[in-house]
Amino acid sequence: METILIVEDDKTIAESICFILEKDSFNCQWFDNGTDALEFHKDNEVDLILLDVGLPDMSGFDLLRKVREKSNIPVIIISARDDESDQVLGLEGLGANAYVTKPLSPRLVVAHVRAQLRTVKPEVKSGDSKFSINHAMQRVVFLNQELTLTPAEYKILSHLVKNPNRVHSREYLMSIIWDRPHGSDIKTINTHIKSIRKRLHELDEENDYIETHRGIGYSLIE
Amino acid sequence: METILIVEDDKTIAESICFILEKDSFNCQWFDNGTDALEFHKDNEVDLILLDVGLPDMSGFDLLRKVREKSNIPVIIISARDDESDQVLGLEGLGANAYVTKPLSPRLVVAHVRAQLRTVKPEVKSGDSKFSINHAMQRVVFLNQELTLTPAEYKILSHLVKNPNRVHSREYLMSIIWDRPHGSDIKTINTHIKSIRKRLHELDEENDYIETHRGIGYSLIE
DNA sequence: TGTTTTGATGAAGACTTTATGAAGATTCTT
DNA sequence: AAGAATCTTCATAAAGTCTTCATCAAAACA
Repeated sequence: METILIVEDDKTIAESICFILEKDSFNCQWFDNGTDALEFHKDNEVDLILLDVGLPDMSGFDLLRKVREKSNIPVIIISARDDESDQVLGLEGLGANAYVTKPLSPRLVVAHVRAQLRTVKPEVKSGDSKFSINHAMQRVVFLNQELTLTPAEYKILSHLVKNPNRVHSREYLMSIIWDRPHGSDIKTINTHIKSIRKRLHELDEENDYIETHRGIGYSLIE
Repeated sequence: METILIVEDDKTIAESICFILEKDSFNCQWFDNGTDALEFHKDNEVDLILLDVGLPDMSGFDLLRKVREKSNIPVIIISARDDESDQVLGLEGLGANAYVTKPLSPRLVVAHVRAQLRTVKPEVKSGDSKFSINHAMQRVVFLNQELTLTPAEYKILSHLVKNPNRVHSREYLMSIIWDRPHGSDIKTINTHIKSIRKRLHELDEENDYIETHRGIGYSLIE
């Protein structure tokens, strides 16, 4: 499920956008200031940012600049001003992906969100990966064999398979296992990864498909 | 070079957009009707379409629908009408990627073009540097190879890559490695730079991409 | 030219992070 | 409630990384 980060200090606007996004089964995280939003972005996997440029604590453009130091995810700017030079600055100078002006309709915003995500994530290609997912059976298929996995293992591995070749932090992998916050030791992930590796090695001794990224987390390589 | 297909029956608008696009070294193909544009799209590699919805021979939405049967390239809709339901139809229903309304400034259109191409083709980095950053894998790419770096090395080198051709003091580079103040010897940086250089030399013996600035720090030269 | 300062280098050891195996705690099933 | 499966924690081992240090080389300076 995609996570949308919405940074908007007008509660009414934020709530109506979140409402539609969540109905469309997006995961929506709302912050009313840039500092908290940046903090969240640092530690979590975010797929798209909706950004109001008029924030209490920092300019939306500053926030965008900070985000761009770390990632290339789509950013849609929400602005009260229909000012052309602002738009050009946001789009070209700082690397925003779209620009909508207030007053805005939530439906239109969601349409922009979908439009952006469509271009960025056309993947999940049924390429020649050694992995695939049997959703119906809640199983991961590896080398044409269905793996017997525990629930936690399935959640982790299926997420890695859906998003291969990128690092997933332990924090994020933890959040996948639990629905709600859970004060467990982050090292739990190490143990789950260990048992996933063990199962994979039963079918392929040679290779290690899960790579450790010291200080960050793990990735699955194809 | 990217090819932009512009479908627009107003010659003045089309010409001014093409003028700026070509100055930005895009290849610009203009058609004043949908039929010819579709024909061209069928036989040529097009990277992006700028589409006016008010065409003489067919609705822009019909054209978009036909294009979408074959390809997922970014399409930016140009419309005289600032009608929300049109926008939602274009973005969500038919898979356009952005929507600009007339009167439009060519600069803004070009900004949208760049914004779209950036997400689709993130390789089109500014300039043809030998370095780039793979955010998803937290790796620096050098001469098309992914470097294996320790966390400290990644932090330093990725910062140098993001800010090339300028000197970074050791103090500053230290602050990048640690989250919180840490009373280490400033010469630690020398050792990290040494190992980064070593890794770069494994792929390119000839050149030294990191320059020492006596008494100050280091810089990466492109 | 000789002296001083600064950086490069290689290696050692301190330190940090991860892997591993096993035990305890929790949850689910029957 | 007992048993089985699973999840989490823990202690320790192993691996990897960071920092320091001693020494050498290069540049700046007088």
